[in-house]
Amino acid sequence: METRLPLDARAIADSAEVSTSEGKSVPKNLDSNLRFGFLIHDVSRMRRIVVDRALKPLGITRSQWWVLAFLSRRDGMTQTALAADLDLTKVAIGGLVDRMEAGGFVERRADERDARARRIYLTKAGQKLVAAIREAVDAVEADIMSVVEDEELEGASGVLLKVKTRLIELIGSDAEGAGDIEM
Amino acid sequence: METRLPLDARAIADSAEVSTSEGKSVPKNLDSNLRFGFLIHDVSRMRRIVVDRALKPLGITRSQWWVLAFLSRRDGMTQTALAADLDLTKVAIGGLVDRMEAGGFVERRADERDARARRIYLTKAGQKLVAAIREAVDAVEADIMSVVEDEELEGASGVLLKVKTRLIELIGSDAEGAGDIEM
DNA sequence: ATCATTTTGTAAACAGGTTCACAATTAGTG
DNA sequence: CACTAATTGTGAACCTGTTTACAAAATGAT
Repeated sequence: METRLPLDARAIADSAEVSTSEGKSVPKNLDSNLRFGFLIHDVSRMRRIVVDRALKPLGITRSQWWVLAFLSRRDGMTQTALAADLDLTKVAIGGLVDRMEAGGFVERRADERDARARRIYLTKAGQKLVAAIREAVDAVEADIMSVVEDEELEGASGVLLKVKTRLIELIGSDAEGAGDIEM
Repeated sequence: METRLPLDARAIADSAEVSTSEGKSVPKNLDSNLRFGFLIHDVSRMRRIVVDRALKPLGITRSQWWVLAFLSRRDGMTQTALAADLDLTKVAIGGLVDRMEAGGFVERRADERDARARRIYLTKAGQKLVAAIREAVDAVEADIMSVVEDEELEGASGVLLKVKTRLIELIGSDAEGAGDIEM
């Protein structure tokens, strides 16, 4: 029956030992670093799975939902603007919009002033979807987080923010432009 | 010049307000829930970017590195076993192994006893790669985590583990089998 | 032994990403 | 004005993953 049902967490947790199993002289907290890395990875992936499942009955994918969410705040964005906000390439947005247009959620209209640009608008169907999706996603979100107290949440968020800041430094470092990042 | 350079964090952080901007009666900590969700999402994605970049000069991708890592612990796994451990479908592993075989990192050999199975073995080249990759990845890992104290790391890990546990419940719940998950 | 079931891997068609290369259209500079 | 720059979107080729459907081989129960 192919019961894949993602996660046998054990398999992944085990693999944390992989990198340290031969007594190389690595920082002594590498182990927990890796555990933390796996946790991040797992939680992120599982969140995606759960949200995807909540979205499926609504006939839309997570990526498409993001586009809808941004358009619902600011209808008529250009594809380039969407790409920047969603942190995807223009090509990715192009394909995404292709499929969403085929699905009838959005439509492309030529910009009047700029003949290069094509602005993306929610259709009636798209507008109607947004509210429903938003509710479903919020509910899932709240459920997931119901197991942690607000205090611990703050603490963990602080740690994640530190890590994120370091990651931004790392990513921004050897990349010529470097003016792009802003918290 | 297309300075995409992933992350304008602001854009994503902003979008946290999207879901709550119309005064629906949602739990009052939904906001921080969403912030946390975004943080997880961002950190996970950025970690991927950074690790990918460390791996690129070594001529291998992150997914392929995972396969190598598992094989280095247990050479000659079947594709099905790899799929289970890596939490991917057999099909995904099939394609992955195709490309890695083409790249000369691994080779398929028929199982002697089971004519269906094809076991995957590291080639010499693959074996040689593993050590180098491991070092590179460990270094990046250590760098990323260098900004947090061990104590906070423990705290954050605890929170993530709670969340992960809840996610496993959610995923396992409406999925007939349900016997699959184990921490 | 046979026959149904499970297991192993593949193929095809799709969604979602990437990079690189490109045409068209602005926009800026002389 | 003319020419170069930058910007907007696409196309092609690729990697990674999914689901669905399937052939082949192994297992198990009768």
